[in-house]
Amino acid sequence: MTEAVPVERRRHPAAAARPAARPAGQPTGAVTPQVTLQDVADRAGVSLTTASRVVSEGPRKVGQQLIERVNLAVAELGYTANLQARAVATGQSSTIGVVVHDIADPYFASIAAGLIEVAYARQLLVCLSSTSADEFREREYVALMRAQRARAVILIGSRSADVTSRESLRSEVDAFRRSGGRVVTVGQDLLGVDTIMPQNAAGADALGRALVTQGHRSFAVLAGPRGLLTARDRLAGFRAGLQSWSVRLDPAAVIYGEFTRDGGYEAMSTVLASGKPLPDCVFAVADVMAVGALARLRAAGLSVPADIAVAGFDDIVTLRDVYPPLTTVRLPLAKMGEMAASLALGEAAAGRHRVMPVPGEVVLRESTNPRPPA
Amino acid sequence: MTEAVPVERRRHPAAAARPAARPAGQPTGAVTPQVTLQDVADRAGVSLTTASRVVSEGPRKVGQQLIERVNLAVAELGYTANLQARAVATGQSSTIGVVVHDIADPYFASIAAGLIEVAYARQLLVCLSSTSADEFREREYVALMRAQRARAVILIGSRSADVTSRESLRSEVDAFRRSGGRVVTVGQDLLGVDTIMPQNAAGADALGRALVTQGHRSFAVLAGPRGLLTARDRLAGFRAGLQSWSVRLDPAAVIYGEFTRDGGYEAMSTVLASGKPLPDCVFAVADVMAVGALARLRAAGLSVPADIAVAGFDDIVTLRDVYPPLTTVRLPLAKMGEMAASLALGEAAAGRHRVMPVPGEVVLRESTNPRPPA
DNA sequence: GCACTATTGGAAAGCACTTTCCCAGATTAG
DNA sequence: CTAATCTGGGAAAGTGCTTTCCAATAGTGC
Repeated sequence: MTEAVPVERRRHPAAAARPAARPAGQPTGAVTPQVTLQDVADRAGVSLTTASRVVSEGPRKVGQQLIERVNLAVAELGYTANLQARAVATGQSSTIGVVVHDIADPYFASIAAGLIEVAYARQLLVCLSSTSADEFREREYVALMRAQRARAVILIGSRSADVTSRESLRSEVDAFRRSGGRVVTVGQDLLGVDTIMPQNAAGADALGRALVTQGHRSFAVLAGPRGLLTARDRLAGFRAGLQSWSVRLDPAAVIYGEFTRDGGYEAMSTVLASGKPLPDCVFAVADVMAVGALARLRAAGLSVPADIAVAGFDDIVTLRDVYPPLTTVRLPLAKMGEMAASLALGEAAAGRHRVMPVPGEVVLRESTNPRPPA
Repeated sequence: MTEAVPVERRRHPAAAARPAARPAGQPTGAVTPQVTLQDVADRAGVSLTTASRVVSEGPRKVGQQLIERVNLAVAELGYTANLQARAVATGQSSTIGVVVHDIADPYFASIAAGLIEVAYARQLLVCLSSTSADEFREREYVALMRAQRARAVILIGSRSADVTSRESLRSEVDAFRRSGGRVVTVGQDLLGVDTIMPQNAAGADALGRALVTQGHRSFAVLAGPRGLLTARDRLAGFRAGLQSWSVRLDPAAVIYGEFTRDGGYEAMSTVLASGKPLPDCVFAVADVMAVGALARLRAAGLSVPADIAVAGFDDIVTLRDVYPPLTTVRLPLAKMGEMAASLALGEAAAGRHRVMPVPGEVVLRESTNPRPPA
């Protein structure tokens, strides 16, 4: 039997990796090598174990005197625990992933803001990605969060009607969940996970009824992309709302386009160019599109609401001051973000996944003033 | 001498930690324990070393046959490398931290969007925090990023004039840099790090000159909070711009307030209530404030630009369609985000830190139509 | 056929932590 | 005064990965 002879070894390469990343000419002084818990323990004259117990504030008690010595060493050395190493050791990370379509869009930014607030209160790290509504890119990000062993992933935004990409995303979502992570969606309940579901159809339905009540009889809809389910639901709900007052929506008056300001502008152009008589009212399925439509109407020299009424959806805060003020359906965006975070971080549901409907509230403003009877 | 007798031990607690986090009634099937690289190696019938070489795609060659066996095992087990463990082993993490004042504010959201795009292209994880412009909270977050061993931190938004909180933030920033991380600010060059510096003063100066050229002679400024340096710079630049045409800005016509829509509304109210004759033109130091001012003027029954002109700053995209269209100073926000990311991820500067000025461009629109000579 | 180099696989040490298990000393009970 | 219980400190094993070093095989020139 041979005794293992301990060999004096060179230091492991990783030890030098970070310092090497920063060249010499550092303004605020040279790069000091990372200070580790071992350094703290050495300085305080205690064991690694004791040092760990002090800094990680576990249940195990440590003598008052040693606590002070360790804390002093921590302060003197400027030690900060390496969270990654801690995560590896404990198997518990404290990051959550958030996926939005476009963070520059106020709709998503507002939801994200609500979410970040909750995460901050719980001392969690939020990793954000902006995917341009590309479900393959969303899938990629969920995979990345699985690799990070994130606690939860929150997918914000409409699913698309494309089943292939959705199934691909879904399989990755399932893998993430099987590995112990939580997943929440904000939008449609199509991935089999806890969902915050804005009542798009019901909201648009109520809006449609309200507009008919105001005296509007002929409508056009700026409908967003064909494949986007949120847009689809809002269109369907609106059509149903009109129908309940026996007002029919002419299929030719439904114009598809981008879910953006420019998309609204273009779609409005199409309506104007159709040669048909102008409708009483135009419903844009998102406020940002409605704003584009307003711009187009203004360019055409038409007055809102005198010549034509315009309504939107979402009640985006930064858009509350466009003129004329937009009739719309208000969604509590920041609140939705908070709800999503709570779902993701609270107790997992026992049986099937939960779906929390979020009602929208019709807000009538000047852009659709009541129409005097003809 | 005693021989170490290997004892058959219970499994380490961390191994069971994640699965325990998820209770039984999981819809899509039970939680499988995390599959590790060792599992892959076992399944493929190779050593851990070889498995690692295959999945981490290092320089070391592995035989074609073994590569295939490992890849097969990876696929069969649904293995994903634990990035945290990898980060610990290599001493290289791939996260960058981004700090903004308020992600729901389109100014910050646009910068963040540019930044996220660059990070995505480089396969980096963006961790975002929204701090309500609280420098102590910013400090907290930088500390957190140091604990995460993030590669870089990007601080977006105006510094405040409060030296205490700034020094506190600065000391944490220095600690982060000493530990090998990069720091970039977007705003003022006050932390001694690489900075993207929007030319607030110069932009406001140019705007002031342009407005005088248009025939405006008396002004009020809705100036934002006293302590916010961005607001301060814009005010000072504007004053200088007027001065260059020998137009004096009455100190009483400078109204401080929140850097928000409501702040603009309130400040405009103050101007109206002052009892003094209405100025020719009001300069709000941010577009969001200008929008609030427009709302207040409309409520007062005043017409813009006929009764009074209004100008803003930033040229926020979502606000380009307010009516009347706002005269403003355009900042390339998304571009600034990209620049910040490039600075943070590119080569560190050799000597002193770099400052990249970003000029603003005056955009004259209807809200300040030229004033006919009296 | 043999020394001499490329290859390529694997054992083991390393990263920065946490946690278990053990043991010495102090405290309490009988 | 001894046995039983508590306390708190530390050695060592554990987390999941990378990388070094060594050894075994295969390939080349003479």
